[in-house]
Amino acid sequence: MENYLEQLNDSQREAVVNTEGPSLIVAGAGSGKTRVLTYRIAHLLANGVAPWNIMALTFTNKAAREMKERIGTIVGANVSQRLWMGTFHSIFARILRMEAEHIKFPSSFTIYDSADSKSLIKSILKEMQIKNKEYKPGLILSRISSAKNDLVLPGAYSRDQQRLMADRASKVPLVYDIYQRYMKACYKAGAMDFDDLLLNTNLLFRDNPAVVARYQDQFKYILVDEYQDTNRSQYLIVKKLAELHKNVCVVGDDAQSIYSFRGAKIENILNFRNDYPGYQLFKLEQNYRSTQLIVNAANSIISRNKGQIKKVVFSENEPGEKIRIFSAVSDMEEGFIVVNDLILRRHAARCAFSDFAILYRTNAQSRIFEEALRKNNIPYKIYGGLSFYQRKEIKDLLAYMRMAVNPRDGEALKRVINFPARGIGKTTLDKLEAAAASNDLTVWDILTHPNLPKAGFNAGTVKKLNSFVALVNGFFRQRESMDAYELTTEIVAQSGLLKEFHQDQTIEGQTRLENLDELLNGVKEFADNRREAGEPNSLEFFLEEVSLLTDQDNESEEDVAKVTLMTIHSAKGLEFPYVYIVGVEEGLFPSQMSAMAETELEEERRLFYVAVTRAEKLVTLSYARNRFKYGESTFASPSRFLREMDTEFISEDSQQITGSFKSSTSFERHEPRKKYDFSGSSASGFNSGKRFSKIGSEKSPESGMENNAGTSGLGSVTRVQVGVVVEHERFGTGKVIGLEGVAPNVKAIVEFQNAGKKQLLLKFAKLKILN
DNA sequence: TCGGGTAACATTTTT
DNA sequence: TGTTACCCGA
Repeated sequence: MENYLEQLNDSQREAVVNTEGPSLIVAGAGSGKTRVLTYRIAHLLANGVAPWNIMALTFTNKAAREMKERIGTIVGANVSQRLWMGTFHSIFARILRMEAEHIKFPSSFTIYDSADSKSLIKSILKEMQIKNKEYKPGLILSRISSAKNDLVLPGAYSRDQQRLMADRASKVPLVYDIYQRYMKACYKAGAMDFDDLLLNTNLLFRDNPAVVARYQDQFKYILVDEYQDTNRSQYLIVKKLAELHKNVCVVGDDAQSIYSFRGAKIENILNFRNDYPGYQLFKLEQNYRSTQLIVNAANSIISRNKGQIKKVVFSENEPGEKIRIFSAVSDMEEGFIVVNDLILRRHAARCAFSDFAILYRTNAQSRIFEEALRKNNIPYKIYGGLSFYQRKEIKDLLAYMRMAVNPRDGEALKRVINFPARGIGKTTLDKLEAAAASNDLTVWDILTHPNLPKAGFNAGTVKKLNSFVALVNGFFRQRESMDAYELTTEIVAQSGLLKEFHQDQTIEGQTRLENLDELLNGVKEFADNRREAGEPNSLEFFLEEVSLLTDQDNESEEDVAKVTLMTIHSAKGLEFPYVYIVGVEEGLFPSQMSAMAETELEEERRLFYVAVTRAEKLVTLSYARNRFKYGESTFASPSRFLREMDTEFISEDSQQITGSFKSSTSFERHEPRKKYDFSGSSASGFNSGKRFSKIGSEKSPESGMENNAGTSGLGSVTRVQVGVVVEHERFGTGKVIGLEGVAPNVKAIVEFQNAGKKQLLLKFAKLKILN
């Protein structure tokens, strides 16, 4: 075993070797937190603790996987594999499946993702005949989620004056009722949503002392990463499990708590000392990631927040370059300025595209930078947006797979009962749902009920329904005898999904087919790996794994040499030599929604802190004075965060700009343009400021031509571009000679050879690319 | 039952 | 502007 203790500084080592009793490790940004956590676990294992006596909870699968790998290299993979290490959700889903009988769920319960949850809420609204548009499924789900995370069950909710009042204030007084029905529907469907995994764990532990005693005994050491982002439900689980041995070690940074809108309670880390008196405190204050300047600037930013755990983060790296602030006239110009600077910097520093990240507050901002990068032929990757698992074809197949494991899964049923089309229309489904609701059953119960023919369906419909039932039952019967891949292959063929997408010769159809293939490959890989490892590899185990995965977990190999575009939220935990933080404007960052409340403003400030501390070498901030928002150009002023930063950290060129809005109150909108012109600046790497404003102010004549099929919902996989040869089922082969229209309705102008050079405006969906 | 047109809408989102 | 949800006509 390598001598890991030598790779640590004094405070890190202290945090690694003092394993007994409650510990709080406050880990500043870039202070080697993951290293400490992994070595602490390795240290426990080295000292004879069995891997199954250690529970290590993370927030992402990726974090868990990486940590497990690193531990594996120290103590051996056979040992690290037996650790209870994973996300809260996956670990407790596993426990819930083992203990399912105690909470009266099938152990093969389905996990609903938020789309399923919203869809279920929609049907409940329909059933309750609520037509009021104040009742938005997303809003209601977030209320329910917040209640669950606070362990407030429907009964308690209906007596909780605060919640009721808040609901009344938002004109959704019936949430308590919807919540009740939602819970019941999930229960009947044998399904849990993400919050249920934690809630039901709490209930399991609350109601089954013998069960909880077993786990308390088993988990002699509990470690929690990102503790500042735990919610109440998670906090209580940890507290309960640690009750016996009290060897709980939490790691976190209050300055990086950025998920309170999802129920995270920063108090959990702030109050740790009260929960576990006699705890040991370890502070990791040396930042190994960033330059001194970045660390100092970040400190000055966060120092404005109140009620923090005291710590002094410092860096002994090179002093580093000052932070630059770019000002642009428009959002489009911002894109060009940033991308041009990126190009210059890459050449000057002789580094890779992957050394750069462009971080923004909202996903909507990505577009501008995508376009600028594309125009310059710079490879980039975007995180967020439509994930693989949210694509229609993937959800369809997954729905069939879910039906094969748990046919009571109502949301899966709704998706597939008439896809591919088998003549079971809306009317029929409505009737089924009504029958289910009035008999307190699931739709599947109705379908399989012997009295189905009497329920008011004509013979033809009954026949169709029966053949659907037979189809699903066929899958269901094979769920245990076949492995996941065999059954999925069966499903794809028998359900007609393959045929459906195969027939679709359009570009979109082909993309879908490719995606299906990709999922199938994933299933195959899963089944093979599991078989080799001697672990169960039937479909339900695949679903268990996949339902808690996000696309962040499937980074592809091709993504290594690309500029990264992502929201600041998803950048947490990552690092890049050069970071651009864009759209640093009032109303955008800090967000409009949080500008009011001080606590929310503090969270935005923490977000800014997180953004700045992602950088190793250089931080560049930018803002635009005019930005397209919801279709119209709006004025924006530089963010207060720019003003809050001490000028000593800001590069001289930028200071003129910040200086002018510091002193002047009329910095709002009517300033002459040349003030923001970067001509003449040198340290920032600019020598052609004029060019930038020109590009930005020009209405790019070919901008309409840049549209591609990707913008219409399939991701940017396939592109219809000028010059591409296409085929239309009626008009034959032709060539794209132009593009017309704006985003949702971009059409290709196609010239058809065999139709006398006839030119037609056609939707992408009607075209097939030939090559 | 489908697809086209249009009205309504719009943070962040580890699971 | 971009997306989605839903309504209506074929």
